[in-house]
Amino acid sequence: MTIKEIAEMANVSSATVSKVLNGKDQYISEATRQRILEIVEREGYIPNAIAKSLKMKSTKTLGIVIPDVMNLFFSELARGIEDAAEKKGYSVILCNSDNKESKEEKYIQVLQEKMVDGIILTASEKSVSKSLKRRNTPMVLLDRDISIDGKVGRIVVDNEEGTYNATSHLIDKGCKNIGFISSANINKPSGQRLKGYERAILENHMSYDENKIFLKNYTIDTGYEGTMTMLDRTEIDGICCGNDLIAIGAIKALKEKGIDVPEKVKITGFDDIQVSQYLDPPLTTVRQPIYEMGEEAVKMLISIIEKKDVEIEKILKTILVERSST
Amino acid sequence: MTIKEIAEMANVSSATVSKVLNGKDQYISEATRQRILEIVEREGYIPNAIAKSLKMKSTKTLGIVIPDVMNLFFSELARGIEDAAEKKGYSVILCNSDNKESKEEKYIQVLQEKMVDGIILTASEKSVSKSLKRRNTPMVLLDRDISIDGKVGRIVVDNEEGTYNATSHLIDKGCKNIGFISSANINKPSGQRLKGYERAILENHMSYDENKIFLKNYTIDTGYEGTMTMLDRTEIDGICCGNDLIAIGAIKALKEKGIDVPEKVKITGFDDIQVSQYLDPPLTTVRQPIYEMGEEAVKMLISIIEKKDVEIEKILKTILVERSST
DNA sequence: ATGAAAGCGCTAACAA
DNA sequence: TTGTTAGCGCTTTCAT
Repeated sequence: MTIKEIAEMANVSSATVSKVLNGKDQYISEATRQRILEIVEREGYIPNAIAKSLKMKSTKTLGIVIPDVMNLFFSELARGIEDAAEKKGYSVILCNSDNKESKEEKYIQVLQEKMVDGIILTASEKSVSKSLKRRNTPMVLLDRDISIDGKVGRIVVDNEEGTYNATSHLIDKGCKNIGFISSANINKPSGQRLKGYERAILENHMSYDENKIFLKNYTIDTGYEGTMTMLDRTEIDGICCGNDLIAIGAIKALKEKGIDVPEKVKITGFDDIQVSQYLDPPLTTVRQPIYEMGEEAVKMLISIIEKKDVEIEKILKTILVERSST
Repeated sequence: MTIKEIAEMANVSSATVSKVLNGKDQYISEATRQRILEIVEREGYIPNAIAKSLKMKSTKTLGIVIPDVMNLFFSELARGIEDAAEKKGYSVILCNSDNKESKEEKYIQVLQEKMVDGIILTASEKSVSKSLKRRNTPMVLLDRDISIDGKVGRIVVDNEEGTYNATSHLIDKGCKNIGFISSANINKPSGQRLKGYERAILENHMSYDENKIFLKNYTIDTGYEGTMTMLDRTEIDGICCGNDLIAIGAIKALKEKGIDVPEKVKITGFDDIQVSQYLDPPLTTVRQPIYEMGEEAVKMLISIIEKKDVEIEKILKTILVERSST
């Protein structure tokens, strides 16, 4: 069923049908308008968006390239993106890259071939700039602290503010000796998390003590090891953890030592992974506004697509989720 | 950059370029072939898949309509689908319906407009048959026990076998008095889970005792309440739970009563939700082959698209994940 | 071994 | 108020 067949049934030209279908019907008589609409309804006509896209040079679809939808962070992101896109009349093509450059590049190329109007992605600088060279597809980069020359949007989260708030919260709750356990990664987010802790300590005139800092991996083991080490070396009544897994390890160590959480030592995490609310005790943690990141990415991307003037970088605030571990 | 421009640069016709780009170059001289390929490479030419789709009447893209990617079950499904689709050269458009018929219908319509080659979906019978009336898009239905007239594929999981295996496992582990706590839903999966338990009990010549069966909701509360009730009424040394949440409630009740799991009472769940491995004790549970469901759905869908003769229903086996609660 | 031309289904400028 | 027509970028048949 095509527009042409509808036109024949209604004894009009396909141009006329196209006009009423697209609301450009100021000059169409009400009679023909009704007649066409009825036939369209009766025949269950479905417009061919591919033909329309070819003509209009716009597919009303966006691509998203993320490492893995099975990762809770990215599934929430995907949902935020899809919801926002749908509201604006866009569909989204999903691509899982597993953080592999080869897959990123391949997917971006496919998306470009499919003429998506824009791409939201978490990818390496190399993949992005490479594909930008081929075709200047509007893009918004998520959760990656790299800057691409040219007009690629960026959405990032204020990691420093996150640990700053968590540490401040521990101080508010009466902690005097606060440790920090996190990853030794040298990348931006990890550095910012340490910085946020430092800033809170310093601003509150507390001692910044090397013995209270343990940096290794974003794992349960690191949390356990770090806590045990600190307990050996110094007095602590609060630990700001670089992520929730570390917090889980810390709680485990504390339990083994018979130290009550939060009575004796208070704990904060970072990320708010799904299990955090089921822990014993439920974990106070810093949550990234993931869903909102998705929404903002879509807003920014569509603005770029529509060539509106937009701020090309957006920094989102974290949210402190208070539960029973503090 | 279009095929026509490439053609001009190479001093050939666009037909020739098209041929070498699509490997239909048996009759193209090696010289021109090379020349064209070089120019394509040098100019970073990206084929326009939209134009190709219009001509070929195939978009090489699939649609998926699921309630919510943020739900772990569906994110794994989505991943399975996307991986399998990618391997076969298809992209996938993601749609979240929140189980609302209105959204399902709207999304299916959009997918049909975008001329997807097929749709994998978890949706109501009404939405499906309605959209099938408009256009006969190949579809595969997931995790829904409804049958549509016509050629809609179905992938389902053998729920009965799941609880049968779980209960048998409890028996193997020496349980003599096994309870069953589940949902009172009258839908297929719930009924099948009860049936699997019954069958295992009966086949092993154990008494089928109403006091050992508690049916209410798929919630932690039901698990707790059911366990407490059973404990009051009868002796039990094993509980087969209809899902993991119920198992969590059961373990909670047992702990409160000072009854050791798995020493005194062994527990099995169903679903293997993410927290299950972190529980104390880690939960033995029945896992649905979710990722595989996605893969199978894609295989079946593509077979339908290619008009191959295929079995239109596939029943997948569950997997018993043994951990420390049994 | 290569090219001309038609046509996929739609929109829009222009004509009537 | 409606229709004619060209063209979006591609593939493919048929001719050369």
